[in-house]
Amino acid sequence: MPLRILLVEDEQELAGAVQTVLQRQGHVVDHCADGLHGWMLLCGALARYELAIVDWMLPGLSGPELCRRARTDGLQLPLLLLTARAETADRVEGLDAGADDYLSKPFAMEELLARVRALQRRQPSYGEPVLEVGAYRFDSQSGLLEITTPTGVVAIPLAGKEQQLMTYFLENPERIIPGSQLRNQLWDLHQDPVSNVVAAQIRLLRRKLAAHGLPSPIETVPSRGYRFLARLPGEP
Amino acid sequence: MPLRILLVEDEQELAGAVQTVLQRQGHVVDHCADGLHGWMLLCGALARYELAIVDWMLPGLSGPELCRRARTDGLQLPLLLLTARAETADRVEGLDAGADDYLSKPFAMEELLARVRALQRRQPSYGEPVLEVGAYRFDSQSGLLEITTPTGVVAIPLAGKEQQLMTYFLENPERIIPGSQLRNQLWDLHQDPVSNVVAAQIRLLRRKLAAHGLPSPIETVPSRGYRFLARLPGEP
DNA sequence: GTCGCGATGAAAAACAGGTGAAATCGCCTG
DNA sequence: CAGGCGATTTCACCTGTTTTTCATCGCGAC
Repeated sequence: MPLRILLVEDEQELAGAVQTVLQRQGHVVDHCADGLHGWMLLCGALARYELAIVDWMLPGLSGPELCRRARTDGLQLPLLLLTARAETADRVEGLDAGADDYLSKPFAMEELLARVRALQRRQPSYGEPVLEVGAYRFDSQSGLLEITTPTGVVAIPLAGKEQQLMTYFLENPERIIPGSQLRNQLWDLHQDPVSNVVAAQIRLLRRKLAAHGLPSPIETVPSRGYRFLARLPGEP
Repeated sequence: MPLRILLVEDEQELAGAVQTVLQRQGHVVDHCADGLHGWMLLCGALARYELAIVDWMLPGLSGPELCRRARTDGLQLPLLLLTARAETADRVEGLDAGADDYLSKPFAMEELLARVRALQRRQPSYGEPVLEVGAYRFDSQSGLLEITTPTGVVAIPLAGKEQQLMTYFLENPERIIPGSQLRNQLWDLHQDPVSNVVAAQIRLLRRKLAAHGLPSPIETVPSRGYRFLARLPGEP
């Protein structure tokens, strides 16, 4: 449910408000004020953004131009254009450039959220709210993680970040995932580089499972990352 | 009784007056000045509008065109067209487009209200003024909430917003309803995003029930929303 | 041994939501 | 038109939970 979002908007005040509102919804939001910078973030491998919200008028690279380039580069993510002008011609230009929707300023924050939800719903990947791998089954709707053990099924409610983490693991089982990758995808950039948020959060997740008498499915591969093992020890 | 209304009208002065008058009647009214914007609001999942009042001449998308699109999208709500011209030809065009009624400008506010009431009455859902779920029974006519307890029936008069809130809960029992959804449906947009109106109103409702010695049927599901449980504890 | 990375527990900070009191609003009455 | 009243919203504060930070510890590699 929570998205990895890139916001490209040069009006500081608006940008801050939008970022705050989106984050409050649980999304992870990066912000930059420059079109070119935004384009590089989108293309770069730092994080896989799932939605970009782009202002029309930007220094460096205009919103529509950014959309066009993103499409040329083969990026699939939904693009939402913000425009101060309401002229039809402009809208067409924006949609031609590859934007999926636009919102004319000024707008109510609630409406922005509604558009984001709508775009999210439109995504083909959407509509798969239950992840199931091996003994683990996570329902993002209820936030409940169910683990099938030899003695029965245990259901554990997960907090926000725990949910995101578990989702990422369930989407990438058996794979060694570098800690830096988790951090880039699940936390926004521009934060203390020497923080050990990832380790701390991993620990909370492990501990929560342990509190229910379960072995940890998350294995640490020293200096390479973490690996999620979907099979309980002793199971096929 | 109160409706969720969308007003699409580009004349600022008129729009403000209409919005005020409707709100005074207890309706919750959103306003936008652009046809395309209005269409998206109608279709979007932000709020379930129960009536749209649409000007004929609009930037972005004309009134009749908006009606046509709304119908194409399968929207059922009553549509009221405002038109400056009174020619029969136009009226026909409007009704063809899917409008349910029209009103030619200038008009008296009283007439607008009468039309709104008429459209409301014409709705099939109308005429079901009593909601009953579990131990709770709410008569929207009298605004009385009756609760059947083991020791008898308690009747509590509810204020306006309390009625709307209770109605929404009774229409969606046992379901977790996000606070944002309550806010979008029961309050208009364009309000302070960090306001806690919903929490405050929930509290008033809970307190009013508590004042009569009743347990609260409204449960808070942390970070997910609220849930209305129709059964009193100890009842089947 | 000690270096570095990650684990750990406790403490701190941030946050969501609940609460009562007070301010505000619309409306009604004198 | 002022004053009052109930309904509604705002505000400041409080609480419990989640998330982050910090200081320290353990462990394998060199």
